[in-house]
Amino acid sequence: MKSSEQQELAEKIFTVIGGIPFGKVASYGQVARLAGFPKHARKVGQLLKNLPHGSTLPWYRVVNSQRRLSFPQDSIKFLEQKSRLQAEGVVFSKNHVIAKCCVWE
DNA sequence: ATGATGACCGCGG
DNA sequence: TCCGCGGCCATCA
Repeated sequence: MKSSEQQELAEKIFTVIGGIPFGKVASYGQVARLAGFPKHARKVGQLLKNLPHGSTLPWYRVVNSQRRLSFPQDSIKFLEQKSRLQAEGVVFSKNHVIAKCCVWE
């Protein structure tokens, strides 16, 4: 894959993430698909990992395909993402699974 | 060049 | 629900 395509891929992925509605979540794979790069779910995670700390991008609205957060339960990142989502009204069950109705369709 | 590593995914068992 | 496995692909040692 050419670096020019990489650049485009990144831009589209950021655009899609920025388009996730308040109170909704989308999976890494879903974001990749909507961006037009269905096989690049892992790239979505990589981009979010390298996101500058002060970014306004709603990174926390991206979860895995199981509707769970991709962080160990005890970690700071896990707690931050969960609280940010809860602040938007996203519902979690006891086992940390997000309610189906909160998924962006 | 080669092998290991991920904020992943889907399909079983 | 909870694993394990194979597929996927950029990044890095």
